[in-house]
Amino acid sequence: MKIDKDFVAASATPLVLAILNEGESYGYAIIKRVRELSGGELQWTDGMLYPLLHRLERNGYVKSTWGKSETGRRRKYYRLTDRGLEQLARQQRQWQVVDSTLRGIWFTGKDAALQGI
Amino acid sequence: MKIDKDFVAASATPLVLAILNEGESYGYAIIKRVRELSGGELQWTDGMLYPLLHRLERNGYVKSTWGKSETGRRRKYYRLTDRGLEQLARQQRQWQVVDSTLRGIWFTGKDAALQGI
DNA sequence: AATTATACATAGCTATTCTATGTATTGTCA
DNA sequence: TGACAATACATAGAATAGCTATGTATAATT
Repeated sequence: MKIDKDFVAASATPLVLAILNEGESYGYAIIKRVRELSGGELQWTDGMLYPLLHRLERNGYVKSTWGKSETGRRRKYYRLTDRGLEQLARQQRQWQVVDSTLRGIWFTGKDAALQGI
Repeated sequence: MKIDKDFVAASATPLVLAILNEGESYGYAIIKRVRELSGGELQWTDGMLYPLLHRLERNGYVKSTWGKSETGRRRKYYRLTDRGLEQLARQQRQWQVVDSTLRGIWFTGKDAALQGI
């Protein structure tokens, strides 16, 4: 299923912050984790994630350090800051508001659009 | 609570389509309905809704006709098309995917960010 | 008479994303 | 050993599109 640009955009930051809340990680692994979490529905490109990570770091939500993989490949590890954790909580509350609003009307129409969710 | 731009953008179209699935409506009333549905959290401006309605009509999701209020004021009534109903169902499925993905990780971190949702 | 609420419209500024492209190393398979 | 796939990160800037700001008009209310 193709997921609309707007949905991808809205979920990108909360997803990355939540993934880093599990423990530090790095770009390539985050992409695979998103694919996994979404059951293959969300397939991010690296060219979209790296700028997002840079943005998050600029905003102080994450902090990066260079490291190495077991095999010696260079990696940039990201971890959540306190500010990042706060932002995650804020976004969860906001998502909740929007989700409730949508659910409040999706199943009340005289002819509900979607059956059997 | 301030709702992030991205969340507002992602929910705008599905919300309007769902509102029109309840029956035909018009700009001003849609804004009030959104405020109501969200418990006052989502406060759309008219300058943001009208262009959205025009876009939806351009895409064939809604159809408009000029009418009049009881008091004689001119109004543009919008109703959902078949294509619009399909789009609503599509967006509901997509939202479901994204929402499940987020919920799948939000409450699994070694230190869950948000308590007591 | 003045203000607020109702009702719709759009030019074009502004912000922002992500596509496209580039670099480099390691693993694998034929 | 050569080629390809996978791993790993970076960024310029094109493209676009959403929304702010602004304008118009009438009815209701104070």
